Amino acid sequence: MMILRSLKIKPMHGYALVQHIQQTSADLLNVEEGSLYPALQRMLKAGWLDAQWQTSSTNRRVRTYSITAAGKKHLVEETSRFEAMLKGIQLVLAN
Amino acid sequence: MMILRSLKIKPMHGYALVQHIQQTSADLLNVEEGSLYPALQRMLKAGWLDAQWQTSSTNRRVRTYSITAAGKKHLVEETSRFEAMLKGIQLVLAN
DNA sequence: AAATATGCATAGAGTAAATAGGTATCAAAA
DNA sequence: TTTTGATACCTATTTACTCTATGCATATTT
Repeated sequence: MMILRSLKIKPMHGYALVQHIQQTSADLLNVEEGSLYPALQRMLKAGWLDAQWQTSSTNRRVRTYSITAAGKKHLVEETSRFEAMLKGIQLVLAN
Repeated sequence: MMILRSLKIKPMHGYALVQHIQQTSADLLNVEEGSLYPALQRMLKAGWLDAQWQTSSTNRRVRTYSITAAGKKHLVEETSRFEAMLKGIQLVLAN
């Protein structure tokens, strides 16, 4: 969900995603590369992402991921599922 | 976290926990027994819970779980970790 | 020249959830 | 009266994911 949301802002490569999530979360979240890359593979396979090998501004080979239409649809669904679950959790915890 | 929070209200047996979480979450959450009972075993082993076999008002053998002091401590820690993570997620999603 | 940061990725271990069973008692309905 | 539904316990297997550890390569800074 966070990967899709991040890529909706703009396409990014893996390492940039790690930085982006860490920064926007005010250092509260840390995505390990060992979790991220397998997740990106799964999401490519699911059709939620596209990937293009490119050459970065620093002259380095990078793999840039973009969100697809199916990915945007999935993000909406996933977010609403997440919010429902969260509401449930908060009801139980607040009780 | 939800199990500990529920048992902090009052000791309950497994089946009652399922009902309680379903009801307080306004049917948003459903805890499968196949997830609950193994979780209760793990939590007993961790020392967060106590269990006593009892006879219910309906004359049935039930295993009643209570939260321990260590369980209460863990609940506080776990809740604060959860809230930090949630804040991080929301920052990323709101971005 | 060496260390640090950037960038890709996989292998293996560990953990947990979901699925799918299995047992037994009790009350109510068919 | 039998059988269905609710109550109550639990485990085994599969599936899935995360974390740790590791490997490679290039660019930049010290």
